[in-house]
Amino acid sequence: MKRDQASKAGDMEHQYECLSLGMAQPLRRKSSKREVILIKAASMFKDKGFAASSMRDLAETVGIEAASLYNHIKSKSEILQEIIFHAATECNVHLEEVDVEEKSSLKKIEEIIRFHVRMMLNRFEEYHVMTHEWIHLSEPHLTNFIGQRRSYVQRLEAIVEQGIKNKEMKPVVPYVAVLTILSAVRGLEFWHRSQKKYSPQQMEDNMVMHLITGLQA
Amino acid sequence: MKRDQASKAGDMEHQYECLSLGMAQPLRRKSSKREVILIKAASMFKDKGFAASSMRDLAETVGIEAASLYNHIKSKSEILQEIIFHAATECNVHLEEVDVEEKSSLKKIEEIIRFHVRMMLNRFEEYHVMTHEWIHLSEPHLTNFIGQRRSYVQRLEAIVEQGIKNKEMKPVVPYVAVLTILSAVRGLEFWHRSQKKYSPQQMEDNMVMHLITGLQA
DNA sequence: CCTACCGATCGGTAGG
DNA sequence: CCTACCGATCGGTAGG
Repeated sequence: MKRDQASKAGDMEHQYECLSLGMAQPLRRKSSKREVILIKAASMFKDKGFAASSMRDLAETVGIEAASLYNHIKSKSEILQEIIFHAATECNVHLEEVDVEEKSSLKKIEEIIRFHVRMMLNRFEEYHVMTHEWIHLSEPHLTNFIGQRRSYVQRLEAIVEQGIKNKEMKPVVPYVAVLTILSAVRGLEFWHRSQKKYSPQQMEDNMVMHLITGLQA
Repeated sequence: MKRDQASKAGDMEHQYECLSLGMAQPLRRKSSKREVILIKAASMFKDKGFAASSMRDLAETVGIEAASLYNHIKSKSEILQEIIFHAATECNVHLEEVDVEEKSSLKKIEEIIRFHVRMMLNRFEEYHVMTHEWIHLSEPHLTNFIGQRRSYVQRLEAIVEQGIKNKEMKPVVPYVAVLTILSAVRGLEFWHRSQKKYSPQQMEDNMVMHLITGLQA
């Protein structure tokens, strides 16, 4: 089962890497073992951290021997890269969409908050790995990730700045507002670990309200 | 050059470490090697995570052999416990103080936010280890920590609930508000890693404003 | 996809 | 506080 055609960058490859959710994932032709490995790895990295997760444990949850993992992935490090940059790309794609919309800055920020809350609620494993385990990325990738993150933050800052200029938002330091928003969302990990007394919708709406009205002029 | 007198815990020992290390550490009576180990460990655990930090690396930054660490600490695990429960205790002590004050709920929450922001700014290493590495606590301690954290959150929820009852705060779900606040503060880790364009005071005031006005009735 | 196995490194102990 | 060293486990490879 060769996967070399992945280098043919021309195709659509709509299916190209949909490790997306650890959910049901119904119709899937070539939902390769590779995807299963990535999904199980994301879950394991979230639970125990990257460094404390062993390839042997991962192999066991996948149902093969450790050595066999290397037929699907190049290294432990590559698994981390795949998970993190997959999630990061989704964030960037979403921001691209929001950025070109004809909406108020406040509305844009609200949509971005809702996006992150939903990532945290529905794609917990990958998102958690991205936000907590990026430090274990190996070197060209670490620098790359930090750069992507910084530029993402700067683009959000620009939206906030615009909002201030338009008098939609109070005159905060945009950098602080963006950090506050992006980090607040991470608190939902405790909702995940709890008995879930509140619905995802309640969590989302309350968090959005708290963060948005704190910003409103 | 024998250093056995380190066990004579009575003396002043102002000179105790100044020659070999460039470290300043001024007035400190019995600032035992143990403390040095804990401080260096906190910094290392923050940088690389608990699991990826080796006792050999830690020993090197302390300036002794790995085996010698065990004259001061029982195990790697014990180091983590010390760091985390030390920070956790400070949070609990602070909450105790705030809780008995005769202030509005909103003011209490503000003080709690300021406390956490300052912990994040001034005691970054320990606080970061507590918030990010608690998952690596070994077993009676892990359950203990989770229990302490839950009860801490519940006490903050009670303050918010009181604030809603008093019409100081808008009717949010207290649980969500508390998660939002406690997590937002963690975003300051990126300020630490940045070039610090903004002062600690700016960070604190802006974050407090964002989170408090988002809560205000 | 497996068996067999490598060198490196881990946390920790013995004994002085 | 050190030297010497233990058993366990790690990520990964060879070869089929």
